[in-house]
Amino acid sequence: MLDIRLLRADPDSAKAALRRRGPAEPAKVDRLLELDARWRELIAAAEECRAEQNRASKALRGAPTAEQRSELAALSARAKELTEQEATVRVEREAVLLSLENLPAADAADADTVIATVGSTQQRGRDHLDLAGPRIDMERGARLSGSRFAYLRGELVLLELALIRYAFTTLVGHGFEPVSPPVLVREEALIGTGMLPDTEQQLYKVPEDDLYLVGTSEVALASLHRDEILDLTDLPRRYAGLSSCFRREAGAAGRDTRGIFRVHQFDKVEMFSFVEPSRSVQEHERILGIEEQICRDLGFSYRVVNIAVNDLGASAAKKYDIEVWLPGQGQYRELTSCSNTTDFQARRLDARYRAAEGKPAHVHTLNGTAVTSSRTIVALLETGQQEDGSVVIPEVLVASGAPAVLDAAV
RNA sequence: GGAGGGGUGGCAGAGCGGUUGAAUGCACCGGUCUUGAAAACCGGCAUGGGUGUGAGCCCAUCGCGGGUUCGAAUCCCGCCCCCUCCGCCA
Repeated sequence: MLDIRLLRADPDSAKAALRRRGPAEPAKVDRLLELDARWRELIAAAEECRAEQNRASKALRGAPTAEQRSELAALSARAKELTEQEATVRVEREAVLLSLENLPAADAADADTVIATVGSTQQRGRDHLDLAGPRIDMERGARLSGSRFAYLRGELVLLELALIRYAFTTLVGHGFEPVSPPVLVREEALIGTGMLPDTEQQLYKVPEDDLYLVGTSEVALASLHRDEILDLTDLPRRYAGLSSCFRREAGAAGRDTRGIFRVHQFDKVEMFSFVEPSRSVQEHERILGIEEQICRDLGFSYRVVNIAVNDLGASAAKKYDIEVWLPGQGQYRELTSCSNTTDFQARRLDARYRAAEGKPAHVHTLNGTAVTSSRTIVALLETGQQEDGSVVIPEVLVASGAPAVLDAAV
Protein backbone atom coordinates (compact mmCIF):
# COMPACT_ATOMS: atom_id res chain seq x y z
CA MET A 1 0.00 0.00 0.00
CA LEU A 2 1.25 3.44 -0.84
CA ASP A 3 1.43 6.32 1.59
CA ILE A 4 -1.61 8.49 1.01
CA ARG A 5 0.20 11.49 2.46
CA LEU A 6 2.93 11.10 -0.10
CA LEU A 7 0.37 10.88 -2.87
CA ARG A 8 -1.38 14.01 -1.68
CA ALA A 9 1.84 15.93 -1.31
CA ASP A 10 3.37 14.96 -4.63
CA PRO A 11 1.01 13.08 -6.91
CA ASP A 12 3.02 13.82 -10.03
CA SER A 13 6.13 11.98 -8.89
CA ALA A 14 4.05 8.99 -7.88
CA LYS A 15 2.24 9.00 -11.19
CA ALA A 16 5.49 9.24 -13.10
CA ALA A 17 6.87 6.28 -11.16
CA LEU A 18 3.72 4.24 -11.66
CA ARG A 19 3.58 5.04 -15.36
CA ARG A 20 6.62 2.78 -15.70
CA ARG A 21 4.45 -0.11 -14.60
CA GLY A 22 1.80 0.53 -17.18
CA PRO A 23 -0.19 3.28 -18.87
CA ALA A 24 -3.33 2.64 -16.81
CA GLU A 25 -1.71 3.12 -13.40
CA PRO A 26 -1.46 6.91 -13.10
CA ALA A 27 -5.21 7.34 -13.59
CA LYS A 28 -5.77 5.34 -10.43
CA VAL A 29 -3.90 7.99 -8.48
CA ASP A 30 -6.21 10.70 -9.77
CA ARG A 31 -9.20 8.57 -8.91
CA LEU A 32 -7.82 7.97 -5.44
CA LEU A 33 -7.14 11.63 -4.75
CA GLU A 34 -10.63 12.51 -5.90
CA LEU A 35 -12.11 9.99 -3.48
CA ASP A 36 -9.72 11.14 -0.80
CA ALA A 37 -10.81 14.76 -1.14
CA ARG A 38 -14.43 13.75 -0.89
CA TRP A 39 -13.72 11.54 2.07
CA ARG A 40 -11.94 14.32 3.92
CA GLU A 41 -14.91 16.63 3.47
CA LEU A 42 -17.27 13.97 4.75
CA ILE A 43 -15.14 12.93 7.71
CA ALA A 44 -14.77 16.56 8.75
CA ALA A 45 -18.51 17.09 8.60
CA ALA A 46 -19.26 13.87 10.45
CA GLU A 47 -16.72 14.63 13.16
CA GLU A 48 -17.97 18.16 13.63
CA CYS A 49 -21.44 16.79 14.10
CA ARG A 50 -20.24 14.25 16.61
CA ALA A 51 -18.26 16.92 18.44
CA GLU A 52 -21.42 18.95 18.80
CA GLN A 53 -23.24 15.93 20.06
CA ASN A 54 -20.50 15.23 22.59
CA ARG A 55 -20.53 18.81 23.82
CA ALA A 56 -24.27 18.75 24.33
CA SER A 57 -24.12 15.39 26.02
CA LYS A 58 -21.32 16.38 28.38
CA ALA A 59 -23.10 19.58 29.38
CA LEU A 60 -25.87 17.73 31.06
CA ARG A 61 -25.75 15.62 34.18
CA GLY A 62 -28.01 12.65 34.56
CA ALA A 63 -31.02 12.04 32.42
CA PRO A 64 -32.05 14.71 29.90
CA THR A 65 -35.48 16.30 29.76
CA ALA A 66 -37.85 15.28 27.00
CA GLU A 67 -36.97 18.41 25.04
CA GLN A 68 -33.23 17.88 25.41
CA ARG A 69 -33.68 14.30 24.47
CA SER A 70 -35.31 15.10 21.16
CA GLU A 71 -32.59 17.66 20.33
CA LEU A 72 -29.92 15.10 21.08
CA ALA A 73 -31.74 12.49 19.07
CA ALA A 74 -31.76 14.80 16.06
CA LEU A 75 -28.02 15.38 16.35
CA SER A 76 -27.44 11.69 16.75
CA ALA A 77 -29.45 10.89 13.64
CA ARG A 78 -27.58 13.45 11.59
CA ALA A 79 -24.22 12.16 12.78
CA LYS A 80 -25.24 8.66 11.84
CA GLU A 81 -26.25 9.73 8.38
CA LEU A 82 -23.01 11.62 7.77
CA THR A 83 -21.01 8.69 9.06
CA GLU A 84 -22.75 6.36 6.67
CA GLN A 85 -21.89 8.61 3.75
CA GLU A 86 -18.33 8.85 4.97
CA ALA A 87 -18.07 5.06 5.28
CA THR A 88 -19.26 4.52 1.73
CA VAL A 89 -16.58 6.77 0.30
CA ARG A 90 -13.95 5.42 2.68
CA VAL A 91 -14.51 1.86 1.50
CA GLU A 92 -14.14 2.91 -2.11
CA ARG A 93 -11.07 4.97 -1.33
CA GLU A 94 -9.44 2.10 0.48
CA ALA A 95 -10.15 -0.32 -2.34
CA VAL A 96 -8.37 1.94 -4.81
CA LEU A 97 -5.51 2.51 -2.42
CA LEU A 98 -5.14 -1.24 -1.97
CA SER A 99 -5.11 -1.78 -5.72
CA LEU A 100 -2.20 0.56 -6.33
CA GLU A 101 1.08 -1.24 -6.83
CA ASN A 102 4.35 -0.25 -5.21
CA LEU A 103 6.37 2.59 -6.68
CA PRO A 104 9.28 1.10 -8.58
CA ALA A 105 12.70 2.12 -7.37
CA ALA A 106 14.52 4.60 -9.58
CA ASP A 107 17.10 1.95 -10.41
CA ALA A 108 14.62 -0.80 -11.17
CA ALA A 109 15.26 -1.75 -14.79
CA ASP A 110 13.14 -0.78 -17.79
CA ALA A 111 13.88 -4.15 -19.34
CA ASP A 112 15.47 -7.23 -17.78
CA THR A 113 19.12 -6.37 -17.39
CA VAL A 114 21.94 -8.79 -16.68
CA ILE A 115 24.18 -7.16 -14.12
CA ALA A 116 26.57 -9.99 -13.36
CA THR A 117 27.59 -13.29 -14.87
CA VAL A 118 29.50 -15.98 -12.99
CA GLY A 119 30.80 -19.24 -14.47
CA SER A 120 30.59 -20.55 -18.00
CA THR A 121 27.81 -21.57 -20.34
CA GLN A 122 29.83 -24.29 -22.03
CA GLN A 123 28.40 -27.22 -20.16
CA ARG A 124 25.79 -29.33 -21.94
CA GLY A 125 24.31 -32.62 -20.84
CA ARG A 126 21.29 -34.61 -19.88
CA ASP A 127 18.39 -33.06 -18.12
CA HIS A 128 17.53 -33.57 -14.49
CA LEU A 129 14.81 -36.12 -15.09
CA ASP A 130 17.13 -38.37 -17.09
CA LEU A 131 19.78 -38.10 -14.45
CA ALA A 132 17.42 -38.75 -11.56
CA GLY A 133 15.67 -41.70 -13.14
CA PRO A 134 13.25 -43.35 -10.73
CA ARG A 135 14.37 -41.06 -7.92
CA ILE A 136 11.99 -38.51 -9.39
CA ASP A 137 8.73 -40.41 -9.83
CA MET A 138 6.46 -38.30 -12.00
CA GLU A 139 4.17 -41.10 -13.06
CA ARG A 140 3.12 -42.11 -9.60
CA GLY A 141 3.03 -38.50 -8.52
CA ALA A 142 0.50 -37.84 -11.25
CA ARG A 143 -1.48 -40.92 -10.31
CA LEU A 144 -1.62 -39.67 -6.74
CA SER A 145 -2.28 -35.98 -7.27
CA GLY A 146 -2.27 -35.10 -10.94
CA SER A 147 0.23 -33.52 -13.27
CA ARG A 148 3.03 -31.40 -11.84
CA PHE A 149 3.20 -33.49 -8.68
CA ALA A 150 6.19 -35.71 -8.06
CA TYR A 151 7.58 -38.12 -5.56
CA LEU A 152 11.20 -37.54 -4.65
CA ARG A 153 12.71 -40.88 -3.70
CA GLY A 154 15.78 -42.44 -2.25
CA GLU A 155 18.97 -40.39 -2.30
CA LEU A 156 17.13 -37.31 -3.54
CA VAL A 157 15.34 -37.08 -0.23
CA LEU A 158 18.67 -37.16 1.57
CA LEU A 159 19.91 -34.56 -0.86
CA GLU A 160 16.93 -32.35 -0.10
CA LEU A 161 17.46 -32.68 3.64
CA ALA A 162 21.13 -31.83 3.26
CA LEU A 163 20.24 -28.84 1.14
CA ILE A 164 17.86 -27.54 3.79
CA ARG A 165 20.36 -28.20 6.51
CA TYR A 166 23.09 -26.42 4.57
CA ALA A 167 20.78 -23.46 3.90
CA PHE A 168 19.92 -23.06 7.56
CA THR A 169 23.53 -23.33 8.64
CA THR A 170 24.44 -20.64 6.15
CA LEU A 171 21.56 -18.34 7.04
CA VAL A 172 21.99 -18.69 10.78
CA GLY A 173 25.55 -17.59 10.16
CA HIS A 174 24.14 -14.48 8.54
CA GLY A 175 21.89 -13.69 11.49
CA PHE A 176 18.63 -15.26 10.34
CA GLU A 177 16.38 -16.96 12.87
CA PRO A 178 15.03 -20.29 11.65
CA VAL A 179 11.23 -20.46 11.43
CA SER A 180 8.92 -23.28 10.50
CA PRO A 181 5.60 -21.51 9.86
CA PRO A 182 2.03 -22.53 9.15
CA VAL A 183 1.32 -22.92 5.45
CA LEU A 184 -2.45 -22.53 5.66
CA VAL A 185 -3.21 -18.88 6.19
CA ARG A 186 -6.05 -16.40 6.30
CA GLU A 187 -6.85 -14.04 3.52
CA GLU A 188 -5.51 -11.09 5.52
CA ALA A 189 -1.99 -12.48 5.40
CA LEU A 190 -2.17 -12.58 1.61
CA ILE A 191 -3.58 -9.09 1.37
CA GLY A 192 -0.88 -7.98 3.76
CA THR A 193 1.90 -9.23 1.53
CA GLY A 194 0.26 -7.97 -1.64
CA MET A 195 -0.39 -11.49 -2.99
CA LEU A 196 -4.02 -10.52 -3.04
CA PRO A 197 -5.42 -9.07 -5.14
CA ASP A 198 -2.31 -9.50 -7.32
CA THR A 199 -1.80 -13.26 -7.73
CA GLU A 200 -5.21 -14.73 -7.00
CA GLN A 201 -5.08 -17.29 -9.79
CA GLN A 202 -1.84 -18.73 -8.44
CA LEU A 203 -3.29 -19.67 -5.03
CA TYR A 204 -4.96 -22.80 -3.72
CA LYS A 205 -7.98 -22.05 -1.60
CA VAL A 206 -9.60 -24.08 1.13
CA PRO A 207 -13.04 -22.48 1.11
CA GLU A 208 -14.45 -24.83 3.72
CA ASP A 209 -12.21 -23.19 6.29
CA ASP A 210 -11.61 -19.83 4.68
CA LEU A 211 -7.90 -20.52 4.34
CA TYR A 212 -5.32 -20.46 1.59
CA LEU A 213 -2.23 -22.56 1.01
CA VAL A 214 0.75 -20.26 0.83
CA GLY A 215 2.71 -19.93 -2.38
CA THR A 216 5.78 -19.06 -0.34
CA SER A 217 6.68 -18.75 3.31
CA GLU A 218 7.18 -15.03 2.69
CA VAL A 219 3.50 -14.73 3.56
CA ALA A 220 3.86 -16.33 6.95
CA LEU A 221 7.15 -14.62 7.76
CA ALA A 222 5.85 -11.17 6.86
CA SER A 223 2.98 -11.68 9.28
CA LEU A 224 5.34 -12.35 12.17
CA HIS A 225 5.25 -8.65 13.05
CA ARG A 226 1.84 -7.75 11.80
CA ASP A 227 0.22 -5.03 13.95
CA GLU A 228 3.38 -4.70 15.99
CA ILE A 229 5.62 -1.80 16.88
CA LEU A 230 9.20 -2.98 17.14
CA ASP A 231 11.89 -1.22 19.11
CA LEU A 232 14.62 0.33 17.06
CA THR A 233 17.01 -2.04 18.80
CA ASP A 234 14.99 -4.99 17.46
CA LEU A 235 15.95 -4.10 13.91
CA PRO A 236 17.04 -5.59 11.66
CA ARG A 237 15.04 -8.78 12.18
CA ARG A 238 15.96 -11.58 9.85
CA TYR A 239 14.07 -14.84 9.47
CA ALA A 240 14.77 -18.00 7.54
CA GLY A 241 11.55 -19.87 6.86
CA LEU A 242 11.19 -23.47 5.82
CA SER A 243 7.91 -24.34 4.25
CA SER A 244 6.14 -26.18 1.54
CA CYS A 245 4.92 -23.88 -1.20
CA PHE A 246 1.82 -24.41 -3.29
CA ARG A 247 1.18 -22.92 -6.70
CA ARG A 248 -1.64 -23.60 -9.08
CA GLU A 249 0.40 -22.59 -12.13
CA ALA A 250 -2.80 -21.57 -13.85
CA GLY A 251 -1.96 -20.17 -17.25
CA ALA A 252 1.29 -22.11 -17.42
CA ALA A 253 -0.25 -25.11 -19.10
CA GLY A 254 2.21 -26.83 -21.39
CA ARG A 255 5.16 -24.88 -20.03
CA ASP A 256 8.01 -26.72 -18.30
CA THR A 257 6.03 -29.92 -18.08
CA ARG A 258 9.07 -32.17 -17.82
CA GLY A 259 10.33 -33.10 -14.39
CA ILE A 260 10.22 -30.98 -11.28
CA PHE A 261 11.27 -27.61 -12.66
CA ARG A 262 7.73 -26.30 -12.34
CA VAL A 263 5.53 -28.18 -9.86
CA HIS A 264 2.47 -27.44 -7.77
CA GLN A 265 4.21 -28.23 -4.50
CA PHE A 266 7.79 -27.88 -3.36
CA ASP A 267 9.77 -27.02 -0.27
CA LYS A 268 11.69 -23.83 0.09
CA VAL A 269 13.97 -22.04 2.50
CA GLU A 270 13.22 -18.36 2.32
CA MET A 271 14.92 -15.29 3.74
CA PHE A 272 12.86 -12.46 5.10
CA SER A 273 14.09 -9.21 6.66
CA PHE A 274 12.47 -6.38 8.57
CA VAL A 275 14.71 -3.32 8.47
CA GLU A 276 14.78 0.41 9.03
CA PRO A 277 13.74 2.24 5.87
CA SER A 278 17.19 3.73 5.39
CA ARG A 279 18.72 0.25 5.38
CA SER A 280 16.58 -1.58 2.87
CA VAL A 281 18.70 -0.90 -0.20
CA GLN A 282 21.79 -2.33 1.44
CA GLU A 283 19.78 -5.23 2.85
CA HIS A 284 18.61 -6.06 -0.65
CA GLU A 285 22.22 -6.24 -1.83
CA ARG A 286 23.04 -8.32 1.23
CA ILE A 287 20.33 -10.85 0.46
CA LEU A 288 21.43 -11.00 -3.16
CA GLY A 289 24.96 -11.57 -1.90
CA ILE A 290 23.82 -14.53 0.18
CA GLU A 291 21.96 -16.00 -2.78
CA GLU A 292 25.11 -15.67 -4.85
CA GLN A 293 27.19 -17.25 -2.15
CA ILE A 294 24.83 -20.22 -2.12
CA CYS A 295 25.11 -20.54 -5.91
CA ARG A 296 28.88 -20.50 -5.70
CA ASP A 297 28.89 -23.02 -2.84
CA LEU A 298 26.77 -25.29 -4.97
CA GLY A 299 28.99 -24.87 -8.00
CA PHE A 300 26.42 -23.20 -10.25
CA SER A 301 27.04 -20.99 -13.24
CA TYR A 302 24.61 -18.14 -13.01
CA ARG A 303 23.78 -14.59 -13.85
CA VAL A 304 22.03 -11.87 -11.90
CA VAL A 305 19.16 -10.05 -13.55
CA ASN A 306 17.71 -6.71 -12.52
CA ILE A 307 14.07 -7.45 -13.29
CA ALA A 308 12.06 -5.14 -15.52
CA VAL A 309 9.56 -2.86 -13.84
CA ASN A 310 6.60 -4.36 -15.67
CA ASP A 311 7.50 -7.78 -14.26
CA LEU A 312 7.96 -6.80 -10.61
CA GLY A 313 4.72 -7.93 -9.04
CA ALA A 314 2.58 -5.61 -6.98
CA SER A 315 4.71 -5.30 -3.88
CA ALA A 316 8.29 -5.09 -5.12
CA ALA A 317 10.03 -1.80 -5.75
CA LYS A 318 12.98 -3.67 -7.15
CA LYS A 319 13.76 -7.30 -7.79
CA TYR A 320 16.79 -9.38 -8.66
CA ASP A 321 16.51 -12.86 -10.08
CA ILE A 322 19.37 -15.28 -10.19
CA GLU A 323 19.23 -17.41 -13.29
CA VAL A 324 21.20 -20.62 -13.20
CA TRP A 325 22.76 -22.24 -16.22
CA LEU A 326 21.04 -25.56 -16.83
CA PRO A 327 23.16 -27.85 -19.00
CA GLY A 328 20.15 -30.06 -19.72
CA GLN A 329 18.22 -27.14 -21.18
CA GLY A 330 21.19 -25.24 -22.54
CA GLN A 331 19.86 -22.00 -21.12
CA TYR A 332 19.66 -19.83 -18.06
CA ARG A 333 16.55 -20.37 -15.94
CA GLU A 334 15.21 -18.58 -12.90
CA LEU A 335 16.50 -20.16 -9.72
CA THR A 336 15.98 -17.58 -6.99
CA SER A 337 14.52 -14.16 -6.61
CA CYS A 338 14.84 -11.40 -4.08
CA SER A 339 12.75 -8.29 -3.68
CA ASN A 340 12.83 -5.05 -1.80
CA THR A 341 9.18 -4.34 -1.03
CA THR A 342 10.07 -1.13 0.86
CA ASP A 343 7.16 -0.10 3.09
CA PHE A 344 4.50 -1.55 0.78
CA GLN A 345 3.88 -4.75 2.76
CA ALA A 346 4.68 -3.12 6.10
CA ARG A 347 1.94 -0.58 5.52
CA ARG A 348 -0.60 -3.28 4.67
CA LEU A 349 0.49 -5.38 7.62
CA ASP A 350 0.96 -2.38 9.86
CA ALA A 351 4.43 -3.51 10.89
CA ARG A 352 6.16 -0.54 12.46
CA TYR A 353 9.15 0.43 14.55
CA ARG A 354 9.72 3.16 17.07
CA ALA A 355 12.35 5.54 15.78
CA ALA A 356 14.63 7.39 18.19
CA GLU A 357 12.50 10.48 17.71
CA GLY A 358 8.96 11.02 16.58
CA LYS A 359 6.11 8.70 15.75
CA PRO A 360 6.25 5.02 14.93
CA ALA A 361 7.09 4.48 11.27
CA HIS A 362 6.63 1.55 8.95
CA VAL A 363 9.56 -0.77 8.51
CA HIS A 364 10.82 -1.99 5.17
CA THR A 365 10.56 -5.66 4.30
CA LEU A 366 12.57 -7.81 1.91
CA ASN A 367 12.53 -11.40 0.84
CA GLY A 368 14.71 -13.79 -1.06
CA THR A 369 14.97 -17.46 -1.93
CA ALA A 370 17.73 -19.52 -0.40
CA VAL A 371 17.08 -23.00 -1.79
CA THR A 372 14.16 -25.07 -3.10
CA SER A 373 13.47 -28.75 -3.38
CA SER A 374 12.59 -28.28 -7.02
CA ARG A 375 14.82 -25.94 -8.98
CA THR A 376 17.87 -26.12 -6.75
CA ILE A 377 17.78 -29.89 -7.07
CA VAL A 378 17.33 -29.61 -10.84
CA ALA A 379 20.41 -27.40 -10.98
CA LEU A 380 22.42 -29.69 -8.71
CA LEU A 381 21.66 -32.70 -10.88
CA GLU A 382 22.40 -31.04 -14.17
CA THR A 383 25.47 -29.15 -13.00
CA GLY A 384 27.02 -32.05 -11.12
CA GLN A 385 26.49 -34.65 -13.83
CA GLN A 386 29.40 -36.73 -15.10
CA GLU A 387 29.97 -38.47 -18.44
CA ASP A 388 28.67 -41.73 -17.03
CA GLY A 389 25.44 -40.20 -15.77
CA SER A 390 26.43 -40.10 -12.13
CA VAL A 391 26.16 -36.83 -10.26
CA VAL A 392 28.81 -35.32 -8.01
CA ILE A 393 27.34 -33.48 -5.06
CA PRO A 394 29.02 -30.30 -3.75
CA GLU A 395 31.14 -30.62 -0.66
CA VAL A 396 28.96 -28.27 1.42
CA LEU A 397 26.03 -30.61 0.97
CA VAL A 398 28.04 -33.74 1.66
CA ALA A 399 29.09 -32.04 4.88
CA SER A 400 25.38 -31.68 5.65
CA GLY A 401 24.65 -35.33 5.04
CA ALA A 402 24.13 -35.67 1.30
CA PRO A 403 25.65 -38.63 -0.58
CA ALA A 404 28.92 -37.60 -2.26
CA VAL A 405 27.82 -39.08 -5.55
CA LEU A 406 24.46 -40.06 -6.96
CA ASP A 407 24.85 -43.16 -9.05
CA ALA A 408 23.82 -43.10 -12.67
CA ALA A 409 20.18 -43.87 -13.16
CA VAL A 410 19.40 -47.34 -14.41
C1' G B 1 -17.11 -31.73 18.23
C1' G B 2 -19.57 -30.82 23.52
C1' A B 3 -19.63 -27.80 28.40
C1' G B 4 -17.87 -23.70 30.97
C1' G B 5 -14.54 -19.14 31.83
C1' G B 6 -12.17 -15.00 29.70
C1' G B 7 -10.10 -10.97 26.11
C1' U B 8 -9.29 -3.30 29.16
C1' G B 9 -2.98 1.06 27.98
C1' G B 10 4.32 -1.95 27.56
C1' C B 11 2.80 -5.45 31.74
C1' A B 12 -0.48 -6.44 35.98
C1' G B 13 -5.32 -5.00 37.15
C1' A B 14 -10.07 -1.78 38.55
C1' G B 15 -14.41 -0.21 36.23
C1' C B 16 -19.94 -3.30 34.40
C1' G B 17 -25.27 2.69 31.21
C1' G B 18 -23.72 9.42 32.02
C1' U B 19 -16.78 14.75 32.30
C1' U B 20 -13.76 6.97 31.93
C1' G B 21 -8.97 7.57 26.93
C1' A B 22 -10.00 4.91 31.00
C1' A B 23 -8.51 4.26 38.70
C1' U B 24 -4.30 1.89 40.95
C1' G B 25 0.43 -0.65 40.86
C1' C B 26 4.81 -2.00 38.06
C1' A B 27 7.95 -0.81 34.08
C1' C B 28 9.89 3.37 31.29
C1' C B 29 11.55 8.81 30.64
C1' G B 30 12.62 13.63 32.96
C1' G B 31 13.34 16.53 37.70
C1' U B 32 14.38 17.27 43.20
C1' C B 33 17.47 15.09 46.89
C1' U B 34 22.62 12.44 46.95
C1' U B 35 29.89 12.55 46.35
C1' G B 36 27.54 8.70 43.08
C1' A B 37 23.67 5.14 43.08
C1' A B 38 19.34 3.28 45.51
C1' A B 39 15.08 4.83 48.21
C1' A B 40 11.65 8.82 48.66
C1' C B 41 9.02 12.78 46.44
C1' C B 42 7.30 15.72 41.90
C1' G B 43 6.13 15.52 36.73
C1' G B 44 5.63 12.93 32.06
C1' C B 45 4.37 8.44 29.49
C1' A B 46 -1.16 4.89 23.92
C1' U B 47 -2.50 4.51 18.70
C1' G B 48 -4.85 6.11 14.34
C1' G B 49 -7.39 9.96 11.72
C1' G B 50 -9.09 15.12 10.48
C1' U B 51 -7.63 20.25 10.88
C1' G B 52 -3.91 24.12 11.63
C1' U B 53 2.60 27.35 9.69
C1' G B 54 2.47 26.18 14.89
C1' A B 55 1.26 25.62 20.37
C1' G B 56 -3.09 23.25 19.76
C1' C B 57 -8.15 21.79 18.73
C1' C B 58 -11.48 17.94 17.24
C1' C B 59 -12.95 12.67 16.16
C1' A B 60 -12.26 7.52 16.88
C1' U B 61 -10.29 3.30 19.51
C1' C B 62 -11.26 -1.00 26.21
C1' G B 63 -10.32 -8.47 20.74
C1' C B 64 -13.15 -7.48 15.66
C1' G B 65 -17.93 -6.24 13.30
C1' G B 66 -23.01 -5.03 13.86
C1' G B 67 -27.27 -3.55 17.14
C1' U B 68 -30.11 -1.15 21.38
C1' U B 69 -29.80 3.96 23.63
C1' C B 70 -29.99 11.00 23.79
C1' G B 71 -25.44 8.50 25.74
C1' A B 72 -21.93 1.87 25.68
C1' A B 73 -15.50 -0.44 28.12
C1' U B 74 -20.29 -1.40 30.53
C1' C B 75 -26.61 -4.22 27.62
C1' C B 76 -27.81 -7.55 22.98
C1' C B 77 -26.20 -10.43 18.40
C1' G B 78 -22.34 -12.52 15.10
C1' C B 79 -17.17 -13.59 14.44
C1' C B 80 -11.96 -14.20 16.07
C1' C B 81 -8.58 -15.53 19.84
C1' C B 82 -7.01 -17.53 24.73
C1' C B 83 -7.85 -20.79 29.12
C1' U B 84 -10.20 -25.22 31.82
C1' C B 85 -12.83 -29.93 31.47
C1' C B 86 -14.87 -33.98 28.24
C1' G B 87 -14.61 -36.47 23.49
C1' C B 88 -11.59 -37.43 19.12
C1' C B 89 -6.74 -37.56 17.12
C1' A B 90 -0.66 -37.31 14.58
